[in-house]
Amino acid sequence: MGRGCTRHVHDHHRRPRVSRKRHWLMKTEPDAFSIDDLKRVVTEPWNGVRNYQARNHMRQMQPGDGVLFYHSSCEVPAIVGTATVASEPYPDPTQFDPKSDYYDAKSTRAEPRWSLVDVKFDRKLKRAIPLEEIKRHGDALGEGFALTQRGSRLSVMPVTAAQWKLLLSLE
DNA sequence: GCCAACGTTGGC
DNA sequence: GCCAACGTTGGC
Repeated sequence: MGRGCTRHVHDHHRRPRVSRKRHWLMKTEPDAFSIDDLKRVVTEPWNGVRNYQARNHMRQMQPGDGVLFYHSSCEVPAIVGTATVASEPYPDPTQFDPKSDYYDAKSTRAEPRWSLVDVKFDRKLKRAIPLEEIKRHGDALGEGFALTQRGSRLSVMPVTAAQWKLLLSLE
C-alpha cells in the first residue's frame, strides 16, 4: 500500500471527518492488564484481540471515542474507569511475531487479519461499578447489550450514548 | 456445508 | 476450580 494510492480508494473505510464521538466497552483481565497499569503507561496498544466481532468493532473506532474500561475474570467484575481511543485502527503487530502468544501464521502483512487501536487512560471511577449492579439495570440498558447478555463473551462492544450516560451515572 | 471435538471466556 | 456458552477447527 503505497503513498501513490489515490485517496478515494480508502475513503470508504473512513467515516466522515466530522462525526459524532462513539462509545465502547473493552474488557481486560486485571491480572494481565488493569486500569492501574493503563494509568501508569498512559497509552497502550490494545493487542491480542483474536475474535472477529471484537476486531470489527475496533475497526470502527476513531480517535476521541470513549471507552468504558471493564475488569473481567476477577473477584468483582466491574467497570473501573474510562479511556479514550487514541489512534486510528491499525494492524496488530503481534500477529506477525512468531514469538508472540498472539502470533497468527495465517495472517499476512499484505492482508493483516487482526487490528487494534491505542487506548489512552482517562480516569478511574470514584468507585467501581460491579457487573452485579449493572445487571439490575438490564431493562434500561436493553436486551442487545452484550455485557449483560447471557453467555456473551464479547470483549469489545459498542455502547450507546444512553447506555454510557446511564452506566456512568451509577458512579 | 455439517457437526463433533476441542479450546477459550468469564461468571460464579 | 467448575462449567455453561460460545467460537473455531477439521474430518467427512
